[in-house]
Amino acid sequence: MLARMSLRELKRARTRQALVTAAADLFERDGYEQTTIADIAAAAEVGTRTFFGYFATKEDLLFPETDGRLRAAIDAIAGRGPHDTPAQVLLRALSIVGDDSDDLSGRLAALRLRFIAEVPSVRGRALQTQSDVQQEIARRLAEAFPDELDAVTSAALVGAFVGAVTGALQVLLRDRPRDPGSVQEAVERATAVALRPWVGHDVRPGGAPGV
Amino acid sequence: MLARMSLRELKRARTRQALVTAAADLFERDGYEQTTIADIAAAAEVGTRTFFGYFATKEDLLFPETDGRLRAAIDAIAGRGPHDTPAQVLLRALSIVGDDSDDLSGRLAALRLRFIAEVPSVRGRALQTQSDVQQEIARRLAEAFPDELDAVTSAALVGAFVGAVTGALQVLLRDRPRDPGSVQEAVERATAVALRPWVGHDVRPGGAPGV
DNA sequence: GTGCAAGTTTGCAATGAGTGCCAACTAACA
DNA sequence: TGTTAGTTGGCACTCATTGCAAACTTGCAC
Repeated sequence: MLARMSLRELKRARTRQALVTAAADLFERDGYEQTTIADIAAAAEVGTRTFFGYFATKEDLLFPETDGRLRAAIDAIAGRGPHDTPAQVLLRALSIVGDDSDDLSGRLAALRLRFIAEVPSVRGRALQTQSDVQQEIARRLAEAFPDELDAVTSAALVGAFVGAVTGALQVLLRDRPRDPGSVQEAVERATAVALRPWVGHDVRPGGAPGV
Repeated sequence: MLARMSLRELKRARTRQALVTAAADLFERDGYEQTTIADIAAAAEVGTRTFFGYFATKEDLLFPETDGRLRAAIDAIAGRGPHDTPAQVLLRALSIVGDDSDDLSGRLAALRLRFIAEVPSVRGRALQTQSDVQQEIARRLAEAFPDELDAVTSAALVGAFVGAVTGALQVLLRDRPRDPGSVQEAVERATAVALRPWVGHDVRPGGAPGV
């Protein structure tokens, strides 16, 4: 993965990684707000000014990779069967997201989850990327089902799905961590009820069309 | 409304109002980021330090009153009929929101809408209050229907409703003109589209918008 | 290799939000 | 008239973030 890079790119990737790692260390030890960008840069052995050549803001450290949810949804849309309804496609995308362990680099993911609960600016940022992802999914879904969905309906559909899942998740994760299995199950149960009007009844991938 | 206040409260209310008005003037003239808190305080004829005795952050200027959506939802829950389902109650709450002119103080509301589109920190803040309102509604709804809804399902249900409406609304307002009339119209269209799946069934709300 | 252009690193100086501290001031009330 | 509690606003400070410019490095061509 590090091969095929020019020296420049290689060094750049290393510095970036050093910044992320240093930040994770300090965040874990001292918390988000107590850690200054100057601290992070120093720990990564670069000048403070250099930090901003890699990340525009402090929050960006916690949201590095492209969102896995978006990719899952894109894949689900791309891999749809000829008789799938839009709602079925979304259901499949969401179950994929539930499956994979949230996302890569578990260290950062854990910190992100923690600071979303603790730090307003991080929470705001998370909600913004979620909103962006949602809009992007809606756009692609409408493209994939030009006969069934106009842009507005697609956005409403995706909003309902994502809203239901995140609503349930917020309550489930509010005070305390739990084992992933029971969370997944609880989310599925709750969203099944909440989304019944959109989905029809017992719909599963390959099952009867709803709506 | 200004009566029955002590002199102290009266002055405090006046200063607060002066700050909001000054901010609105400057925001309209120069934009959000170009206006500094020092500017606003000066225009309101108070010291910069005093500003922070009234608003904790600059964004707070744009989100002053308690959210009207929350009140509408609380009213709808309180005024439910003996045979209403949770979905019917939510439906009525959201139609009320659609009805009344978005919310009070149209000046600020317009600025808010503008800066939610333009300024990330404002957008983040808006999403956070929305998320909070949503959770609060879910909590109360679950309380009102202890037999039908557990906390998680309630959160999923509210998330689905609100997510659908805001998803649709975002698309409708995206590039869009932002004159007051078209906003109102967009809200109506969004609720109509977003709530369609629920309206078709056993739900017959008192004041629901037609499709 | 040499050397130039493009990309990178940093220090320095600013700006602006937000906070702690503290002294002056004022409404509330006995 | 005092005492007390709430309000005001100056000062100094921390931090994120940006613009600028000089010193370096790497990529690439000759």
